[in-house]
Amino acid sequence: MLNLLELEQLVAFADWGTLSKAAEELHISQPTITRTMKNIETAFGVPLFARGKNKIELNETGKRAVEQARSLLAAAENAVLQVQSCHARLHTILAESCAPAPLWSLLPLLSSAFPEKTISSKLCRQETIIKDVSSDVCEIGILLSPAPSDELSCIPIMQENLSVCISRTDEFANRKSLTFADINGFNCLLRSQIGFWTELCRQKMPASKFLVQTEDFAFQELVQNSNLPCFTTNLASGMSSLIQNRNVIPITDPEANVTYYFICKKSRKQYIAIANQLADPTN
Amino acid sequence: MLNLLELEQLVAFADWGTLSKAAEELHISQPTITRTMKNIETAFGVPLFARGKNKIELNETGKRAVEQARSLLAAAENAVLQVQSCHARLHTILAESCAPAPLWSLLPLLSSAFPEKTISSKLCRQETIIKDVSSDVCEIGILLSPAPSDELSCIPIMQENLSVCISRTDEFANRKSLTFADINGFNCLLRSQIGFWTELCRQKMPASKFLVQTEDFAFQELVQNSNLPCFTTNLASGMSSLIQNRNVIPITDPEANVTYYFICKKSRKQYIAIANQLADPTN
DNA sequence: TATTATTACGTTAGGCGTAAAGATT
DNA sequence: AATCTTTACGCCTAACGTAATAATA
Repeated sequence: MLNLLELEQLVAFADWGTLSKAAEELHISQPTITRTMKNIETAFGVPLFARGKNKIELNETGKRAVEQARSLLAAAENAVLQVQSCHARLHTILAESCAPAPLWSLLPLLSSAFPEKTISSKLCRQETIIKDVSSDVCEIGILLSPAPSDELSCIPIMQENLSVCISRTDEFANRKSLTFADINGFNCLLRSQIGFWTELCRQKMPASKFLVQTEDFAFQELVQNSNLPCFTTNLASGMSSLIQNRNVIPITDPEANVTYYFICKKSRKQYIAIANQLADPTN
Repeated sequence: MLNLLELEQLVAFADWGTLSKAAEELHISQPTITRTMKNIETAFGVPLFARGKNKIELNETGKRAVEQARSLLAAAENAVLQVQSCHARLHTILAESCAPAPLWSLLPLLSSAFPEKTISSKLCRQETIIKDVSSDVCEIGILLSPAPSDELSCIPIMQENLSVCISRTDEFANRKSLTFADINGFNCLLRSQIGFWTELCRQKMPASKFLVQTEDFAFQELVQNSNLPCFTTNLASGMSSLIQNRNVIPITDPEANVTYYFICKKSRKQYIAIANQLADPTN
């Protein structure tokens, strides 16, 4: 019977041209590879080599055998990956969200409810999330609007309200509320990895430029050492210490005050329980 | 790395349900198969089994692994067949003919010209022959009319003229020639394996019935012990002793007097030389 | 008690590398 | 002389089977 380890040597011979070179590359001795070629020949049952006294090369059939060997090795490698990804899928819960805030409470809940599983999450566009939950690419999705499918459960879990943090010296500092239109044109600090908020700000404030900070440290430094407006929400924690010289002013646009919807396949009762905990944290 | 022999054991376990049964079927000991399952698990790098104290079964991932193993084993088997058929193709010359007579002289010529190769032949319909020569399924074809392709060489090699062998007591016994129409309605003896002739007779003599003999012995017995007409041609040998009480009368229909055309890929010069020998046997 | 998986252990076959030979450039 | 394949040979691993263990139905 064919042996993948031996086929690897055959392919190496085809790639390197001589048995010696192939043996060297594979860190095995020349006699070993000689023997292996014979084994392969008997495994295939037909001659694969044209042998001279001190040279050996592939004949036509041999070249065909090398092709087959290559595809067989590729198939084997792929098989391992398939099985490994199958295992991973069975032992991880993947949640895709359109914004980070819902994940802050969702992920700890999942971790304690399913301690044997790996919890992983990803920020995605809403269409992607619906597609992935429907096709079992991920188990849980967080959207901004109810899911339009009847094979999915959909539960409103929390609201997030955007505010702008404006320097006390600013002209708008004492307003009770603002709109995107009011602050359109102001250049603002922004974190990266905030999901749909990035896109929303760019849409609603087309005249503004955004200084997107990937590093958390850089963002914090800029908040403390500049007068550039930044944003916070009712769900954000750890901002209060940063904004002692700023006023927090709610943004009243409806798009800035969102409800998050938890979606998952209706069959996944375990996750629906989690969603209900999120919706009513007193439970 | 994966090992096909081990995967075979995995599949056997999946098929037979228990390690003991699988071991028995494979004629190996239980400890061996236990070890093999562990090897496979480490080769895939993920758990494949749910183990109880004295039971073991495939988990979800394991079932997936079995699927992969099956297709890998099938691929390996197929690879061997591919290579073997490649070898066969390189060491046999296949000639497809619409009638047996041209093969009687062609095959011996091929055998002596290519003693290292296996010569094999087949009777086929003309369309099949053209397709097969064009697609390298066979090397040589024998047709009744020139090949309509310009990548093929086409050489007229011989003619065959059909005659009917009629009992001396028959009403037509003294005719110098006959047509299919004349003998239409007579029930005739026919050999099998005579290529296009069978179909031609049925077309031209729709009112006749044909007693097709697969066995050579049966055909000869019937020729000698019946008055049923049979056929011969200028290329047939070994008929003369059989038909001492019959007259041989040529059939004049154009379809009964055919020219055979030798075809092969233009690139196959070796075979063209053979065709020329057939066309002019004095060479 | 019969069946099944696993562990322990001793034996052996086979696979590998070293060394040497044969052949070619 | 250098390079390459093949053969010969000895070592040693690792694979197998037997026997024993543990657990279950």
